[in-house]
Amino acid sequence: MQEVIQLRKGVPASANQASILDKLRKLVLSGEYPPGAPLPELFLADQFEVSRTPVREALKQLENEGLVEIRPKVGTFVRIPTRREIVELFQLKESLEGLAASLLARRGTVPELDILKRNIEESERAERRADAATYAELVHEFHWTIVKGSDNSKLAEHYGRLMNQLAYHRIVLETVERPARMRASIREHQSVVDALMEKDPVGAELAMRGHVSASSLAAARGADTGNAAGEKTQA
Amino acid sequence: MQEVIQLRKGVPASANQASILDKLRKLVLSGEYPPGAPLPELFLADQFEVSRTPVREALKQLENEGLVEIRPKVGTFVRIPTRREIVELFQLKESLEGLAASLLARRGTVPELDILKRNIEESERAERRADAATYAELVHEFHWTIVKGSDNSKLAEHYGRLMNQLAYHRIVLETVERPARMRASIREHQSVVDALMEKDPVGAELAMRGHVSASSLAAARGADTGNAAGEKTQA
DNA sequence: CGTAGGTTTGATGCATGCAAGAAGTCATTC
DNA sequence: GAATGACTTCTTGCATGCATCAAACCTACG
Repeated sequence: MQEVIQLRKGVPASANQASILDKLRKLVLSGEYPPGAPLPELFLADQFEVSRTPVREALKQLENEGLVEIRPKVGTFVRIPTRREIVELFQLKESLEGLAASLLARRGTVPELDILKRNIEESERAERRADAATYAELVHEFHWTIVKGSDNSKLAEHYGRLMNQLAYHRIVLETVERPARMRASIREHQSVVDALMEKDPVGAELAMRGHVSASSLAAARGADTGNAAGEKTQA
Repeated sequence: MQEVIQLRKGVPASANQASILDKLRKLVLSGEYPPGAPLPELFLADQFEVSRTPVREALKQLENEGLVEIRPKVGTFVRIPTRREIVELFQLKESLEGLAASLLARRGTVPELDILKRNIEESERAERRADAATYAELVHEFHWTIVKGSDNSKLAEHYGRLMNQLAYHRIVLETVERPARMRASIREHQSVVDALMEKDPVGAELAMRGHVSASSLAAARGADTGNAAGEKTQA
């Protein structure tokens, strides 16, 4: 992963600008460039073997996504998220996922149901063998399946933006999710699926919101003990 | 309105790039450039008396906001929204405003309550003298007061993006809001405020969602009879 | 008359040069 | 020694030129 492909000079190393944006986003989200780190255009341009222009456009986009901060005439820096923002984002997450579950329930019998059921089964297996990595991946898929299944592209769009901003804290969150929350979390997933099977929009929304809320609280507790990701990386 | 200010050559007509973005956004939202209209960089650069670069960056941002569509190597066009998107956006609106009302109620006694009460009084006066323009403005303020009052900047951010996309349809929506909805809408606003006064998050959320939902349905009915804004402006 | 192919046009994508501004540095002065 | 001031440096902001590509057009041929 992250393999740098070297092409002969003269040929643009990246297929297009979208590619640069993706790479940059990954580098930020993965923590390669930690919060507070400077992102000089010229440096990045050299890295990607392009000129400043496409890098500049990518940075603008990342600023728009809330991942970096552009201080005019000074420079671009990886954004340092505050605790407050995390809380705000979780509140939004709860609302959006609740809506997604509700919409999915209203759609009635859908193929997503089988996917979700299988997801729970796999999650249980991952939990039994204490496979935290797989488990985290499954949780991720579970939530995205519901959001995508809501059949509301605008919702998915906003949700994606939100999750990108929360991704900063993945390290904190996933570790927190592990110990005691796993079993409870699976039960909550199950109750969401139950409501979906009954085609009960209100029940599905409530179950989903309860689940997200519980996860958020656990994450918040974790963020209080373990320091939030990259607090104060710059002077 | 829309007066083009001519400045002497050499002095940038716009203070900075943010200014260009705002102007462009206004031009698109106001319908100056209708859905489907092309937005060539060079043309706009001449309009604003700047080079293509800042225009280009503004267009990128507008694409990100969902207002324009950039077709690579072809051109930029004002986005043509679909009916489906409108429905999706209203679903999101309901959810976000419900969350906002809930959060505001949780804050307890807040100065926003007085603002909302005054807003309802003014709305009633506007309704009595059939002042649709003022009424529409008041409705707008009412909803934004609640969103801002929720004290969740991320929520406000997402809500703003959403409302920008819905603003295309302001013509349709506001005209629809007028006839029979006005009185009902005011009653619904009142019930939201009632729940807020009782510091009842659940009640406030339900009242808000009911209100948004009712408005949306009315708007959807209107959009079915009156054609959606700017359907098929291009070939 | 319709279609296929080449050409022209017009727009964007990117590279690069230059100017302007912000922050830190260093020397000077009180 | 501390504060003030100019200066140096690093960065972005914008303008512009060239290459590239998509689409329309026009021509030639079946």
